[in-house]
Amino acid sequence: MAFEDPAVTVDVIIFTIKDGRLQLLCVQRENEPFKGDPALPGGFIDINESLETAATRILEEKTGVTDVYLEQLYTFGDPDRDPRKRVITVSYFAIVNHDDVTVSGDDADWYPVRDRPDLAFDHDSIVSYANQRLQWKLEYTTAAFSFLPEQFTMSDLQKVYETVFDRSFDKRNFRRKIKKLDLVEDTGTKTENVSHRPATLYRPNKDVGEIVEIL
Amino acid sequence: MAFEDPAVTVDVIIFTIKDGRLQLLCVQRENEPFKGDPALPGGFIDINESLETAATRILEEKTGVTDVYLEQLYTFGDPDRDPRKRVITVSYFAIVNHDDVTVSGDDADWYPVRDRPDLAFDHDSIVSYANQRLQWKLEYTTAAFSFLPEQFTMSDLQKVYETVFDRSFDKRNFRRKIKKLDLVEDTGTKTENVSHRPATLYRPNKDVGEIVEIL
DNA sequence: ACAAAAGTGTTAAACATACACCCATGT
DNA sequence: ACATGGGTGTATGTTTAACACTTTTGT
Repeated sequence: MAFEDPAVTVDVIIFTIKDGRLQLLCVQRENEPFKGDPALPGGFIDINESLETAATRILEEKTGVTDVYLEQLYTFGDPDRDPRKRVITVSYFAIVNHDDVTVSGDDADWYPVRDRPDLAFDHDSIVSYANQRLQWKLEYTTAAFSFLPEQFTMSDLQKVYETVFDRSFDKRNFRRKIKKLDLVEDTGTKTENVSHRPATLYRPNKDVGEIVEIL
Repeated sequence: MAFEDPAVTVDVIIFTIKDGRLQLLCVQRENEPFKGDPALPGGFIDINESLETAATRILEEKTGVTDVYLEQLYTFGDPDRDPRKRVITVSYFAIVNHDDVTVSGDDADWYPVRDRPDLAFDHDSIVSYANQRLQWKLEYTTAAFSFLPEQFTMSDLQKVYETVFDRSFDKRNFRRKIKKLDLVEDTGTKTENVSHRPATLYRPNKDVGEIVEIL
């Protein structure tokens, strides 16, 4: 029995919707193993920072944003998940609005979640797990707003659901549900300069709790 | 920035129903800090074992059982959660049938979840979190069977829900729901030597998936 | 005969689903 | 005038929630 300490890292799955697709942020690995492959952004935790602080730090380093949806996902710790040494990784997942983000140059880029290339280490299975959790979150909480700017149309919101679940929803039933649950409030403004009927802009209703069964 | 490795432990929240109450297994701390206080069973991970293997090992050490419901709960890593040094703990929660367990002597004992004494370290908040997750699991999966023996009556099953949620359910509606979802099958046997009408014994229906919306 | 838990149906309200047309704007 | 997406209502089936009495056994 060797009770030697393993290394501990934090990896962050950063989801956004870009070009109408669910995408995630990866960095290109600079060294072996998996040199050149895309990998989840991550890093070792500082001995004095909390796990969530580490996740926030990594998120900010790659995207410049801090005040976004972020939650712990799962801790992966198979002895051989890193071929070099024992590394336990505490994963977090984040949802960002693509317009708020400036991807910091160092080989970070967006990859579509469905149809992504192979990722380094066990990051593929981490992403699969994160994607399941993301779907669950949209079903049962108001997390969908995190993909959107402060004001959005009903169609914008519906598109978030359609993108994440990769299926369509009935417009009338969708709107009825959102209004019934009182998830949004009318901002009193409408979209402008659109070559069709202007749409009402909504904002999230702050009085609604985090947990609400939506679908 | 010090990238020194923290210690990593696994703690296990072991739930059972005993004397009609939801209880959890704690061990008494033998050393400072928190000497004498009840604490979650746990231990350092061996450098070669997976996190789940470590959790299974700890579970077996304390209860003698291995083949039970066990899932990762959350990873707690605040820098000051252990006053001595940086310790990150990956928590797991387990559900056991009290009759299958022999609590191994070394100061391990059952404590009621509602109405428990103060626990060592941040274990109180870990237990609160585990209790929320337990309720969620019973609502949305078939985890309730894990509290019960292989055969049980509808009333036994209903009592599990009533104990965990600390409220009562309507007997007719409860039975209709369970039967509708096809969660159980009739074993063809009935309770014996009960001083009232014998009850049908059921077993879990193996064809039912893990995820089912129950309540 | 009594005590104790098992077992069973109906009704009303809420919710989910499927479905098609008119509206307001820019070009 | 046309193209584009915005916006709305109804009917049907399903699910939930509330509610009380009879049955079977042991003592």
